[in-house]
Amino acid sequence: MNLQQLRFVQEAVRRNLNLTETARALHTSQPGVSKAIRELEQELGVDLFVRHGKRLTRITEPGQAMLASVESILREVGNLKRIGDEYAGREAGTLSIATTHTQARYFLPGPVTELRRRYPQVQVVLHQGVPEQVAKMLLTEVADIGLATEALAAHDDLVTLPCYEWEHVLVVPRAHPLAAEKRPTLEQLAAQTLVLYHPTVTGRTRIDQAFARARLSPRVALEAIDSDVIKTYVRLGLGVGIVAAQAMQEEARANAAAAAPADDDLVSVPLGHLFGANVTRVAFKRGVYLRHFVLAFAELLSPRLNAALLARALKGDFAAAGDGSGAAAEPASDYQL
Amino acid sequence: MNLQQLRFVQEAVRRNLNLTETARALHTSQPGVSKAIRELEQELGVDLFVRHGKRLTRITEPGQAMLASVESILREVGNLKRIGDEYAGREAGTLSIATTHTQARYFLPGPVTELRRRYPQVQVVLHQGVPEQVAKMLLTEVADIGLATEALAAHDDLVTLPCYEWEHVLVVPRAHPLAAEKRPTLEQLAAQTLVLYHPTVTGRTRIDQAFARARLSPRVALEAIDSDVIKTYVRLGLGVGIVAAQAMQEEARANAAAAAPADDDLVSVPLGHLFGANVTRVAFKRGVYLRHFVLAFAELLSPRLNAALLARALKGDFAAAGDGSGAAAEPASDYQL
DNA sequence: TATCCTTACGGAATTCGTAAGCATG
DNA sequence: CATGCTTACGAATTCCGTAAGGATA
Repeated sequence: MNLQQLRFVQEAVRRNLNLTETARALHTSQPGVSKAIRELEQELGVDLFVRHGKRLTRITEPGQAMLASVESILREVGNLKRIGDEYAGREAGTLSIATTHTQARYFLPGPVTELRRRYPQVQVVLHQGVPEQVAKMLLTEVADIGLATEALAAHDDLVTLPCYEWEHVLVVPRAHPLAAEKRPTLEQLAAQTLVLYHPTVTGRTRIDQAFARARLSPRVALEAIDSDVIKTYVRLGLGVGIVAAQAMQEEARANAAAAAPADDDLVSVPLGHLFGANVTRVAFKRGVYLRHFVLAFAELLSPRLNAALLARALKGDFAAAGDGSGAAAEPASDYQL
Repeated sequence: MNLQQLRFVQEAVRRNLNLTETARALHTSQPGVSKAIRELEQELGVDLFVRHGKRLTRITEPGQAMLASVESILREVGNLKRIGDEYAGREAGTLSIATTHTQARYFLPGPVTELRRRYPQVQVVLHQGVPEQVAKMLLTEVADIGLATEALAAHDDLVTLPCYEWEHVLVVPRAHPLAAEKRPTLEQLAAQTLVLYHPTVTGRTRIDQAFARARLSPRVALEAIDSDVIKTYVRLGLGVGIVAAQAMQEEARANAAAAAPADDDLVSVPLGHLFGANVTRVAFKRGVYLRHFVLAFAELLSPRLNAALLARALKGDFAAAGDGSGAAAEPASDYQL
């Protein structure tokens, strides 16, 4: 048995049992992968995969049982390397962050800048995706740390901690009638044409749920992954937008500073009373060794996060906090234990 | 990096950093071990061991940190093999039991016989030692399952469950004055010359504590590891003995059956009122895959142990039950959760 | 027929043992 | 000077690529 064989098995599972892709992903030859897996199966005395003719169709029961051990082994091998880097005094390193557009665009610039100031040698890589992709990037160890509002808490192999809360806001041109409204109602919104997030991101589910509960079906003109796109189409008059509050901070500052704002400037109206509060969470893969600059970065994300708290969470002190829905979480509950 | 290097590191630590012994233990050449470790250190970028000249003196801080990962990796590699054996349908296998003399001699014959009846292909290996050795055999994966009354609960990496309770009994020849006593006192015992267990085994600590609390210092004629030796010397008139009740079951049966017992036959008198109840525990190494015959054997050990309960305990559902003292445990507390 | 796994084979790299060297206590 | 780690070197093995073969959808 050797580690290479285990890597092949893990990657093959991740690539839906396609050995050709597996070989490509691991920069080696396909026959080599095939042979290695067969030899491993022979040594262990059981087939890991069911073969239909010459094609791998599914994983066997012992294969499934062994996969957990394989994942654990390779995770710890990764940890050995990380610990090596850590103690070798190599301040250099790579901080790989998986996150959604909203976080990358509006929330992370501050923390990332500060991290770069403190650790100039650390290269930061931002991986952007929808929350499910963020989770997957953590689980496959493509990313060291993840940040998203959904999906993270649902995975058992992720450790998540609340980072900050935010609410949705309505985005309209200053001249729009709703701009003056202090507390718009669902009915008022439903009367408009809306420009919303795509259902996979940034609390869109909360919005749908609120309308559904009120038995309203708003017209949706356009769905977008990111807030900038939404704002662009609102400016074009396609409809009124609903975005995360942090996406409007720049406009809020500009409006406050300007003496005579233009009528087509965008303004925002809080909608927390309609859609509730959202909690953005930071996540790590359970059992993965974190270099100190990863922890330092986590601390930069929220005044509520400190080294001791992170250590406890990573040790598993807080029971898996996933409530299934993944969306409605009370941040306080994670700490009080 | 390869698994062989990791095996060398693990074994070197277990052998007090003596690479010559390490090589011998792993059936390979000493220069090979030396080279492999150096290459691993080079690859990881840090030294695992501190060297004084050409001698390894201690483990470095990163070495210590990495050791946890190494242990985890090798444990899971072992699990892969065990899972392979399990699913390969090889009913054959080896059940390695680590235990103390008292368990091996008086308690285990029943369960072992029954296991052999159910799994004729399984070879049973009994490893005997004092409780600390039992714990070590489990931790080094020399044994699959351990059974002892002390020491097991103190180790964090062991999962332990209560198996049965027993009390100490006084052992005297039938003609001895104390043989007729229903509830001997500590004072009566202290007036005798005693033949006891060695301090490392079978609840001897409880006996010492009881005398100490009563400010009595009994004369001890002889200390022995096993009950048979104690009984032998009691027969010779060296003193009165104190052993585990189960060590006297054979004599109890014989005495009940015999019409006219001889005066030098040994009889026992319960001493639970003086030394309390002892709990013999079964233990496994945390995270090690257990073949089904190991679990079946565990179930044979006590009517209180069943598959579901074992599964929960091994999953970590019961918090580490170690109370530090390791001796006084209430079995019920392990279950009610 | 295109995709994809397996087998066959040969050169390159790695592994592992023996022999010799040298530092420590 | 006995123990014990390291270096050196060579043979055996393993690894891993390319090329060819055969099964499936």
